Amino acid sequence: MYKTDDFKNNRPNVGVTVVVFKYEEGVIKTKVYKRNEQSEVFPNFIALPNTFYDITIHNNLEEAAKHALRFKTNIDIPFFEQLETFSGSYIDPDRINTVNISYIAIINESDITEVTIENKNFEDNWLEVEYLINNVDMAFNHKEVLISAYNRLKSKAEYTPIACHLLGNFFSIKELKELTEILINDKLDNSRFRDRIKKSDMLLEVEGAYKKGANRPAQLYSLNHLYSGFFYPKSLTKPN
Amino acid sequence: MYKTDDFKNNRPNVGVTVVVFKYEEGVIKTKVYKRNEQSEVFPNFIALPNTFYDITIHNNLEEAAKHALRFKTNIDIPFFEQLETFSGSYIDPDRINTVNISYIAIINESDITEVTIENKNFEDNWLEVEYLINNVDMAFNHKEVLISAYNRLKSKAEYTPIACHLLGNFFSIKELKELTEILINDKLDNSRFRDRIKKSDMLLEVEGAYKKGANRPAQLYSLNHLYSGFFYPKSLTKPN
DNA sequence: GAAATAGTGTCTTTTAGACAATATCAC
DNA sequence: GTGATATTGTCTAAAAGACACTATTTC
Repeated sequence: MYKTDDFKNNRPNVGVTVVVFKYEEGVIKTKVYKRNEQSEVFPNFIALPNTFYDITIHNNLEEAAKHALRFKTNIDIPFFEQLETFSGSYIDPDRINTVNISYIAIINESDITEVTIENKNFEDNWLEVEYLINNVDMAFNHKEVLISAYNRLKSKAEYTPIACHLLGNFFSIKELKELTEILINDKLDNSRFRDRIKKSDMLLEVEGAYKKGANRPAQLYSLNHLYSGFFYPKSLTKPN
Repeated sequence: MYKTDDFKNNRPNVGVTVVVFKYEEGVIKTKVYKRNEQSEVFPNFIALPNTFYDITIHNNLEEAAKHALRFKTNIDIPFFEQLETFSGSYIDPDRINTVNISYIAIINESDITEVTIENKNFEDNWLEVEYLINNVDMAFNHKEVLISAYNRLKSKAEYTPIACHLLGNFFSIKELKELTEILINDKLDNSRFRDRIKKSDMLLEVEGAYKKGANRPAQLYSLNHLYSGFFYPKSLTKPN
């Protein structure tokens, strides 16, 4: 029966990386930090929240991923799922063959209460995703992970209610339509969009709640958490 | 700069598991083997093709996954993609916290030429997936991996041409329809099914090739490998 | 009332769905 | 011709798409 120190020269490093999205000021942002000047690899580089998977600390990868987020406990993360697993020597070229398991998470603004539980001097920041992808060098394979996560977000916006998670608990159909248009990079027809939403059970009308402005107030809705189907229900088989 | 033997007590075992599907005699089968009687864990259990990820042997996980298949080199695997990564002590309860990266592959019958390059005495077999899921205890978390892979196969059959890979290089629309019906567990309308296929560029007519029988011969088609879209092209945005 | 945005209605085109009709082979 | 299965056509209902129209608020 082998133990932890058998095969010690054969095991890769295992790490987790998390891409957390939020929606603010009309753009999609993600949380990054600047690596310490004294880091032995990628000093001063921008990096996604990450951690070494340490079996003396973590019971499983999800736990490690949430640990990497360093959010206060009990914070609500309305969307959290595994993304992709990367591997090879290219991830950490100066050290060791690495396996990187990535996660995608969504959080809405009001819920964010961060606590840095270690390494207090690093700078946490929420930066625009498009800006990071186009203009910033990132540590390890984090650019690759970010692109993969952003693509998944955009593609899920086509056929699931994922965008709702970026909008918080209550939102108008107009807000959902605008955000969806950003994600799918296309214009949507008002009437059609509303029809589809009404015919699915995706959203629940919040009785008496309105978003007010210098115009007719907009009915607010919340995501029906019982709704597990697609936003666009048609595929090969019949709807529902 | 740390080396392989630093953190030796902190790293999990990393392994890969592959679910390979083929279609034969009207049912979906997957390749399994029976573990050796002398194995220190799960002796005599049925297992999916798997291997320990050893950084002194493998450059990356895909390489390890293909190694686990033990197929002769240069064999054509028309579909191969990463599935899901599992982790925790439950995978290998008597040993060490384990990270398991799973893959899903499809192969068509004529291409299968196996060579057992090690452990010559184990029994390789192709068994029916439904039978394995419902009636067989499997080693490690392999039942969970198999179910996940089978669900992905069935769900991809709804909106991608994945089923074509199970049918070989040439097949009739009838054959594709029948297999798809098995995978989605629903009947399809003949006329509609043909319309959709014709309107997408999913299949290419193979000039002059027919499947003959005691009836009107069926035109044979092959998968258009340039076609990367969905089988059912509609979603939120316009077709194409 | 004017401005602004929310929400609905109407008409045309496209796709879905059910099922009937025709085509082409072996025998 | 008969049997069998491949392939196409027809008709109705539903959904998509484009865009005009009405509604409700603030000022």
